[in-house]
Amino acid sequence: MRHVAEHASVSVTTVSHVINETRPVSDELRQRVLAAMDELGYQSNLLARSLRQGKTHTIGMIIPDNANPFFAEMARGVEDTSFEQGYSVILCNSDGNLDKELLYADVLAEKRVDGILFVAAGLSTKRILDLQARRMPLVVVDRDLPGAAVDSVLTDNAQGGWLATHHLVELGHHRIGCITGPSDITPSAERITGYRQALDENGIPVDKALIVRGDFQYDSGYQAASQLLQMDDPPTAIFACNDLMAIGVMSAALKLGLHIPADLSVIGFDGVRLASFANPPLTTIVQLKYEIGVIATTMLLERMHDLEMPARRRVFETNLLLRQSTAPWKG
Amino acid sequence: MRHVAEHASVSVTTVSHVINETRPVSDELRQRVLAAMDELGYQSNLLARSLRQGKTHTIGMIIPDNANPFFAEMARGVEDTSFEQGYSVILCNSDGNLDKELLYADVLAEKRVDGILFVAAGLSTKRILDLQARRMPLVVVDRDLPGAAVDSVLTDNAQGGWLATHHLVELGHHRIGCITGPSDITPSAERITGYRQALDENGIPVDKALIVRGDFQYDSGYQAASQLLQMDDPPTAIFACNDLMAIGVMSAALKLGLHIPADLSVIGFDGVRLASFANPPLTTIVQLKYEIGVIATTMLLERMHDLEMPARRRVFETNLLLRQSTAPWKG
DNA sequence: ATAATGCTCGCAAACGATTGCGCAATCGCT
DNA sequence: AGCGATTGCGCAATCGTTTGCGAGCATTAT
Repeated sequence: MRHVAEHASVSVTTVSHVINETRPVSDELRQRVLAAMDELGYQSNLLARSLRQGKTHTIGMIIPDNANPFFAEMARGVEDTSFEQGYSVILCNSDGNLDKELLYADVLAEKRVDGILFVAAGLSTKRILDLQARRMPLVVVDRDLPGAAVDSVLTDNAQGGWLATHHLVELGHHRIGCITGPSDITPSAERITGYRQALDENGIPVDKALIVRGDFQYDSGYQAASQLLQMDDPPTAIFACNDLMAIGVMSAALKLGLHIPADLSVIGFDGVRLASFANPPLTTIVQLKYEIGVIATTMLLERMHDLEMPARRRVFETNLLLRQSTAPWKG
Repeated sequence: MRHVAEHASVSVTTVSHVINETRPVSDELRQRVLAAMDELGYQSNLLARSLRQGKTHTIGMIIPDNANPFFAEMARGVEDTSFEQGYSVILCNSDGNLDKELLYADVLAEKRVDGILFVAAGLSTKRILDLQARRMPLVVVDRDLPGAAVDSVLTDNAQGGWLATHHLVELGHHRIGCITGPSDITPSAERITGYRQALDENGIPVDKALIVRGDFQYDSGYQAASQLLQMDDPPTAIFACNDLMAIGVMSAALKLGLHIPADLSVIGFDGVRLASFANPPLTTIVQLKYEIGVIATTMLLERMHDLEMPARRRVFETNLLLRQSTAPWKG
């Protein structure tokens, strides 16, 4: 910038003002400056600007795993809306590891990002308060932090669990298996709540033997289904708490010679693309992943403009996406 | 930092030196400084440091779409190794849009990232040279830029195409269909080259009617396969240039009442997880996506240390991953 | 003719770190 | 005791911007 100034025989002040259009500059000088700028191939140094203005136009996104299609799509929503609003996003994969989350959060804070998006983070309420004390704008996605006044966007997992189960009940199923995630993670627990509630409403007793724990991975769905289907009185339908496990269920059923949906109805959760390629295409409960990313980012940007605003909470309803893995029960 | 200095009654110089351990400091002062630091909850300002040192410890990654599982996995490799080496990565989705790529590249340069990773970018050689002229460390992934002396890491697509085709030939297939990507994208073209070569080597004439263009999406695989399978003399095996299209092929075959692999062998390309969940699990040519990300990042870091080094080029061989969608031809 | 107003621009102090240079005290040696 | 080497620290410049303040000049109003 100094070079540009000299080359155009003006002060750096003037150069700055023509760049930012932050105060009127006579046409002549403006021309000289612009000419000098592209003659020298000038590139502004956003570091310096950020240092001065206290704004980096960058946000941090801490996410368990960007290669997981569920988070990948959310991330895409985040990146797209950040881009539109002139922000860059720093990608951080935490693998659900608390230490890594904290480390990332510290680095991001030191890099002076304008805000942080925590996706499905395992962080403690205390740590959140810490960051808030440092006046860092925050939004947490897909995790409910009771007791922390922090912006959050979540999906109504209980409603989703209810929806899935209700659908199966309506089809005439009475023995409905359920494959959960690691129980301490809230989304999974809430989905089970919805499952139980739907059964209750229809006067169907919940049989604990029909609820088995998975870990959200394909294999665990396969294992759990194998176990369920070889019971004396096996379920006629299975609700898997995510699509990947649901696909595992389908494989297990296939292996046992069962036809889907004739012999077994299967429903998943999330609505990842993968599910539509299953055979038969998987009926599932869809979450608006991309939109969640968009909304979360929007909330974060708003929070950055006004730190004092009361915390907001946005919860998304889920929808039933009817495909071909569920059918009426012939019994 | 000034506050810390005052609070410990030392100079900022000393504070800086205890933080960075960049010159000996007496134990007493060190203690005072450390105490002051955590008493005040000091956080260093990496912006200022970067400005001074000309290093941001941040790299930019420009990628077509982080929600595409193929790129997502590469991105994960990039992020992991960056993290290990103490770098952050700024995520940029270009959608293959040249303007977006250029815009991102400019922003990254202005934010003074220490290097840029271009993944499957459509950028011109000229533009690359531009950036190099500004002494920006660069690595391009998955695109061959003839004539530019730039570090690159690619996969041997011709070898992969050959491998796929050769496998089918060995199984006794003579009429082998091929579904390509948009032809202007180099990876696709090279895979066809491998396909032709394998046929040539085995004295099988290439029938142009058996080569149909897709766009790397599921639907185009479905369409193309429908077309191929309804020919008078349909292929007995199909090589799809990526897994998504291969899965489309399988759906089309299913719809026509064909059994895979008994009536039709199908092979894909990429080796995305999705492929293993297909029914039957898809035989495919796997690219080491994660490793590509790792290597590319490593090369970039090395390039950052030595800008003058001659450009390097790393090409990965592909491997045949045998699953259950291909079988010997009974004819 | 003078004062008031408005334009256009530059000076210099920030922002928060790093770092070359120099000063004072101590140490070791003869 | 004298003198060089060593050690431990601070001063102030620097990185590349933004921005409050004021200077100079022309225009207009009184």
